[in-house]
Amino acid sequence: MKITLFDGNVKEFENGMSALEIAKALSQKLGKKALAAKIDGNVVDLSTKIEKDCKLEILTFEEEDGKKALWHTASHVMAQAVLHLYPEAKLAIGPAIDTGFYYDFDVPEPFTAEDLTKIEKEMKRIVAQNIPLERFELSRQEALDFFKGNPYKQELINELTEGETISLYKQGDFTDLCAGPHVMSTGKVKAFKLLSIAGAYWRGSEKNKMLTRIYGTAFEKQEELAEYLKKLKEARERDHNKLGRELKFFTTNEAVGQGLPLIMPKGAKTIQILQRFVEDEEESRGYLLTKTPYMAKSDLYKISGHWDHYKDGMFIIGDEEKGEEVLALRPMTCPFQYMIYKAEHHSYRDLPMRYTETSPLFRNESSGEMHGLIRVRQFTLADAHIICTPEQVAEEFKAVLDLIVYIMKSLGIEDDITYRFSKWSPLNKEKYLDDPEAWETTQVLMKSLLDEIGLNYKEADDEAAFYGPKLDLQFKNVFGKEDTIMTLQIDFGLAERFDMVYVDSDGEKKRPYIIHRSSIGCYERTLAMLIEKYAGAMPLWMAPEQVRLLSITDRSVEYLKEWQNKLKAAGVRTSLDIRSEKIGYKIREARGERLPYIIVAGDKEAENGTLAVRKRGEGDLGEMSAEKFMSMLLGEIAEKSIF
RNA sequence: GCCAAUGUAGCUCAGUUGGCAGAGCGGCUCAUUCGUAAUGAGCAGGUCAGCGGUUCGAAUCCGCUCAUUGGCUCCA
Repeated sequence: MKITLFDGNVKEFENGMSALEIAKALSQKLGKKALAAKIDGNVVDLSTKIEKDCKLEILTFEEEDGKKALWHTASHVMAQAVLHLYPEAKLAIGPAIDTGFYYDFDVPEPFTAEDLTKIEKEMKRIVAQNIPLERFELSRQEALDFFKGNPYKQELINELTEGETISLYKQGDFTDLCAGPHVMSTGKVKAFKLLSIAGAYWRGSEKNKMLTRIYGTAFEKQEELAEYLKKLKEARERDHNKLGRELKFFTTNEAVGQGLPLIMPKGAKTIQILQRFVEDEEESRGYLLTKTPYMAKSDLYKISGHWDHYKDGMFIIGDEEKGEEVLALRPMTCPFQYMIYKAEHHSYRDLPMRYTETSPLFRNESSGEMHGLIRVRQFTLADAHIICTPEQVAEEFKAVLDLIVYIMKSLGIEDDITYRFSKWSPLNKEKYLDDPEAWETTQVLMKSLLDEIGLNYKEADDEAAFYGPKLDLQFKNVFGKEDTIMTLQIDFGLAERFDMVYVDSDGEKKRPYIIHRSSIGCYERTLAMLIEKYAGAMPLWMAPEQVRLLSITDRSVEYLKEWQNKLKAAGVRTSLDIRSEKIGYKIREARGERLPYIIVAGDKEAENGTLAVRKRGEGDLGEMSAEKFMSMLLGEIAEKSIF
């Protein structure tokens, strides 16, 4: 038979050879490294016998699917170890994920940290035994009998469509329902680590029972595992929730409440700088600034539909049943800006109207959702709504994306963002406006725009807003969790609900299109992202403190004050520490705060008119004339402020 | 909301079988005027997250609540 290899070469092999045998025939090394194989695009076990001409790719740990085969086997090894130690545990599911694997167990008592150590020990034993994995198939009835007493596996089997093969994998005394593929034997799982225990609902629905999930990861070599764990630890050192507090960007207070961070002077300064930048940029791009109330009567949200779709997420004041006026803090800005649009008549000549607002919003998140500055109950969104004619929507959409890309580049985060095209789901009736035709046309429009721009995006079902599809810009935090940082939405529903119109050139009243968008996202979340991205070392232009001046003797304080005033007059953000002692400690403290510049002066500098300059990332630049330092600094600030 | 873990001074942490709440760093005062973390002396700083219970006696044991953290669900 003829086998086409992944590099395009075609080789002749004996009929009936397994993928592993072919890998070994290709090279000894490949045979050793092989974990799984891909035959005509389908990932299979290495033991798969090949009977006819095909395309064959041998998968190693370097390929995503190779990794997943190893991780999937690791999850089986973990399940086997759990059953050895806790025979009463019921197995649910245990897949490979992006960074490793997990398995969900139904156990009477959730596992503890000590249990993880025990399970790891048992896993090591299973790995050392190098037990081969065997695949076999059963009929539906046989499979149901086999998993008698396990409601989870029974449910999975019952959901398989008639005629679908039901495969199982056996390793020693452990057998699991599994589509595969797997590596050849447990010995391949050489370096692994169980990372955490978590609760997780069966099949991801809060209506179901909560199971106990164990997360883990595995590598081919101990060194790779050690390297991964080290990186994980380093990433967590950048955690905005830790670093942001240490660097005094924000704090929280029990008496204030959950999800209500207190932004401290440094955090507030950075946000102010970003806000001024964004508002100026938007103004130059034709946006009109609005300021609208932080609350409204429930009537407004009833028109918009938020009352039906979002009531649980709102802070509501007043009880309707007691005959009181019912107000709610706003969870979004849209209905307010729509009322501004409606306060005047609009001709097609007026459009597009681009209303923008730096908008505090309030959402009553449930207690388990709050997280640092990323998920909070009050946040400030750089929000805007663009009301335009159908003919203008494509151009406006592109203009918004241009603004967003410009802002991302200014923040230096364009390579850290992924694009998600968030679509509706016809199955989730409660969540979306019921107008399948409008959903289809709007999604087709948005997709065609994205393709025209040539954006590299991922499609996601059931992630849309209730009134239309979204382009979400996603950022991964230090724990690998993805959050939306900015969003761009086309709304087909609300113009009609608010009866928004414009008079077209033919004298007819027509419905405008509405684009919802945020340009820099919400400032709290964006600040969190920037802290993690830069490990607290904010770029010079947005650093809340750009230069710290340190005096060595009381005699040099006046000299430093003089230069501080010159820097201040030039718009540089500085502070002066006049404690003329512990100079080493003060420098270390300033370095710990990741300040861009640290300036030291004593009697010598005061006499010579110089400053000792230390620059972040470059270390000690030595002594230089004060004038030279100042022009260098101003030059650097100017350069980075022009985007 | 659900499953878990955690909570002692501004920070990092100690506190034994329940028996006087501690250290280092930081802060303040005085002395020192010092060159890339650690000068000396002194002082202040705590409702041991909160409330209740058990006990002669609770930071410690039990219960509830609040907050923080990791997940799940939800979401910008």
